[in-house]
Amino acid sequence: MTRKDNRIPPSVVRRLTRYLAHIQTLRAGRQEWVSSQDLADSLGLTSSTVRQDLSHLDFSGISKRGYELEGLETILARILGADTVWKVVVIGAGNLGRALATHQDFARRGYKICGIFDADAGKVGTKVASLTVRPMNRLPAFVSRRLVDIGVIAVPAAAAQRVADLLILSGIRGILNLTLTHVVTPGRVPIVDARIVASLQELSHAIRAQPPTPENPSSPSS
Amino acid sequence: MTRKDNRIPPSVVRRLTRYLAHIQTLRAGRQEWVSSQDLADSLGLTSSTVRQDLSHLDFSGISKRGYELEGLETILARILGADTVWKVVVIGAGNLGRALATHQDFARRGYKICGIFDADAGKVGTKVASLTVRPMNRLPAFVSRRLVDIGVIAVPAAAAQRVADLLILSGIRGILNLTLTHVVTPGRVPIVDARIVASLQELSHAIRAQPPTPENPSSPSS
DNA sequence: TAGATTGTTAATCGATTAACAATC
DNA sequence: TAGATTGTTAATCGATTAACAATC
Repeated sequence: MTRKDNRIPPSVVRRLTRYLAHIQTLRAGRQEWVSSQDLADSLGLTSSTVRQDLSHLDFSGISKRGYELEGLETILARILGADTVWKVVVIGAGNLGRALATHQDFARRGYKICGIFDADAGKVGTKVASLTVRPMNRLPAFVSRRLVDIGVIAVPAAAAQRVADLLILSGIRGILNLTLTHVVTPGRVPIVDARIVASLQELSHAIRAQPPTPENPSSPSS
Repeated sequence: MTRKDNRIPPSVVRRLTRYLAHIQTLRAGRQEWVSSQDLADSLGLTSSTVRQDLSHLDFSGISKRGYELEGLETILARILGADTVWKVVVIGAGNLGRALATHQDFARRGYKICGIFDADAGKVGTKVASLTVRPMNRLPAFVSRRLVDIGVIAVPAAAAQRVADLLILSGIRGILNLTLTHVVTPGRVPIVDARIVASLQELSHAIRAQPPTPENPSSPSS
């Protein structure tokens, strides 16, 4: 019996993305079934957590065999939106914005970058892969006419909130914020932060918190 | 009285990065003090959480005035390693790797990219900003001789574990993993995942989970 | 069949919030 | 002084883990 309960806790959703990635790797190796224990071992979790997580899905495992990978991938893909193509615009044609617009991984995973915008007149008109950088004042019409789903904010931190407001006004459905600033949105427009600098700071903290060893002095060599 | 307890829970560390970023913004605007309530409002938290978090620091606020920003920034910077320069190598000279190596934000925040490596002979020798792409077989000596602190993995997912193993063998102190694969490290080498595709999937899920409205159909237009 | 593995309930653990005395 | 705001304790909430009957 499976809970069809629609609301999945964020902590679980975050792990579902990891299950999906791992299952795709397993399937690429022609594996057809996996147990909660194997999944847990591969991802550094407990089998209890895995079974608890998967019980949120409308999908059952089978005693003694585990979970059938093809079915599990299908349902995870559906839940995480990996079963359709999402239209994405990138705001900011700096290094990060250009990298995202070019990075193959996104297109391959169903995130189709269909426009890139920048406030800098010097950048407008330049090419990024097959896209031409558009001016900011074209953003609202572009988003609403093409029914763009997701906006990625890759501008300097100081401009992040302004860009978010404009995206929301244009009818965007969700925002990925790559700046390290906190951005406020009305509840109906979800926002996820992917703050790489913050990740580096977490890492720096973890390095410092390591019990220092003779060959591992506790501050960076600079 | 402040707990000088050395171990700060990861959930708190993650918020500390946000406090630091916000405090830097406030200070840039010449503000000198902030209350837990104001901080909470700006970051979408409760004042209780803020006070609880800051109690892990060796730093006290003052009744009726709040927290003195200069002192708070200093101590947060120390805890998050933002008070020194960290030496970073980027593995993978694809779009993402090149963007990171070029992105000004990292250098500005104390993460100095001092080398970029790639397994592809066609990329070796090409320039990325002021750096020359080096071959993988030079990685171990480079890391150990220059006492590089952090390795950033920006290679295809299939190669991620192999690169991590090599970095660890070379004596790296921490790893930032940008692939969506899970990478295993021995406990002494901390690893942080900054999985951008996973963030997009979280976002896609959140968009779908939105209560659908007439003008907001529940699947992406494709 | 016997043994492995699920799904689920109950127990534990950790994180967040509420409340309030202390204090500037 | 009176009022605002801290630091901390206790209460609540949520997430993880343990345990085990059901079952293939």
